[in-house]
Amino acid sequence: MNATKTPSPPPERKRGLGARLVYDLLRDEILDLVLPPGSPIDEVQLAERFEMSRTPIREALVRLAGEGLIATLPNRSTMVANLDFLNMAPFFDALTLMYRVTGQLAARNRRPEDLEAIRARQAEFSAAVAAQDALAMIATNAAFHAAIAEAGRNPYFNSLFSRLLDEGRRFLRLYYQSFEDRLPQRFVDEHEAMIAAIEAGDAETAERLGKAHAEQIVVQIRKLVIGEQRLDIAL
Amino acid sequence: MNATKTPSPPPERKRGLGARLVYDLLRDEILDLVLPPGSPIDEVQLAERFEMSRTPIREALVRLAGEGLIATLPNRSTMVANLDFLNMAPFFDALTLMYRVTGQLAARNRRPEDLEAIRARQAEFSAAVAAQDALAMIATNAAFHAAIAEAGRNPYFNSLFSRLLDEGRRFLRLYYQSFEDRLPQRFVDEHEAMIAAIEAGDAETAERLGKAHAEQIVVQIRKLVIGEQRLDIAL
DNA sequence: AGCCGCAATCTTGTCGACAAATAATATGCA
DNA sequence: TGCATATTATTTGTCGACAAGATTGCGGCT
Repeated sequence: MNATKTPSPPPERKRGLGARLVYDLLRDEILDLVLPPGSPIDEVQLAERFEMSRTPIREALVRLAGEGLIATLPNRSTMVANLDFLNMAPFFDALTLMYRVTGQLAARNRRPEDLEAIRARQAEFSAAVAAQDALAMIATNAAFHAAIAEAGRNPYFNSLFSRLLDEGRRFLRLYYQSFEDRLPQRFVDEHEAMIAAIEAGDAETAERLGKAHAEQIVVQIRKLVIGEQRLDIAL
Repeated sequence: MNATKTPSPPPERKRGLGARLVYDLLRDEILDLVLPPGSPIDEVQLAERFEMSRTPIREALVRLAGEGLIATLPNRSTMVANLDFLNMAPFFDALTLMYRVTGQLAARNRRPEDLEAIRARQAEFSAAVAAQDALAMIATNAAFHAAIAEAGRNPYFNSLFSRLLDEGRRFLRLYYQSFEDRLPQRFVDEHEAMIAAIEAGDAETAERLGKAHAEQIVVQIRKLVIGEQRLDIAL
């Protein structure tokens, strides 16, 4: 007989990749709001879903908590971190500054292979815009700016910028409706201008374009959520 | 009989604090170079030392790895991250910018309780200088600037700045000899000037002082290790 | 003697189970 | 009926053990 379910032949998972697997997947689901802010995270449920023990799941959760993507109350439940709309001004301050800095550094330190990578991301972004795929637009836009940051070669700025871009993905996923029709092409054009400045090594222009690009996003979102005071550093 | 070691009555550790305990301690030991860069980290050894299972130790290590304080090769050994002297220019760029930004934001957003905290840290720093305690000087100096960042109330900048100050603690721990005699009092004075500007709400001065303070540190360390290009954002 | 391959050992990643802490439910009393 | 308390249940933190990879040491071969 043995009409019960088969003993599930070991899925032949490679050793040492379990945590990374669930980390990557959970991260994407959080950033794309498949898991909306406040969603409860159940370890055993994830363990069943990924067909592994709780240990690698917990490792992934610890890493996600370290990046501020999930919040964990000690001895109590853990859930997806919620983005608080009251503190959006600090977010925009940091995002704008990172746009400026990474643009400037990229113009100074870029190498041929960096430009290749940046152009590849821009192509993906452009394709997503053409396809009206909002989710892909958001993800590829973040990847584009991350590529610029990479060209700047400052790991400290890069890690902060990555975190900000992650948060931005969640924000945009909430509000992308307002971008649907008119903004995308403008973004594509601004991206092209940034690439040109970076390729020319024009640090000042790259910084200015980065700032303007950030302002575009900020004013767009601020129409929906109110932030008050803005950082104005050495304007 | 029973001349062997007693069965070690359970050390009555509280639940859920195991990981935090070893995390805090390991972190301090890494930042104070008690564990120098490159030191191998042995899980079982730590498990014996803290008298707990490997599970909470691994959780602490994952968190430390997330902050870049330890490097872990998959399926191979894990060791204390080494600070590379080739990439010190990016570090100084980021540090200088964060000094400026946090100073400016603190001048804008400070509250009475923030000034209390800042002054308390400054007092500790001053005491460490008077006592010629290099290790305490380094730690309290970092705490002073972290307090300023707190007053700025931008969690994104704060997390990056904390990471930079951590790295700085390790650098300074390596080179503090050059600071022994002449620099400390200057730092104390500059700190006082920064406090005054922050209390007065003078954002521009606070930023300028922060930049100057950072430059002091940079030129001092650059006498020892060579970095070349510097970020010059909207001077 | 030097190099290659095999065996033994060590370290890490994963697992299942247990225990503590909290949340949920039921029970007793006013 | 409503509230306080006790009991159950769920969930997290911890543990000891096992197995896969990797490292080291040994032995054999050219």
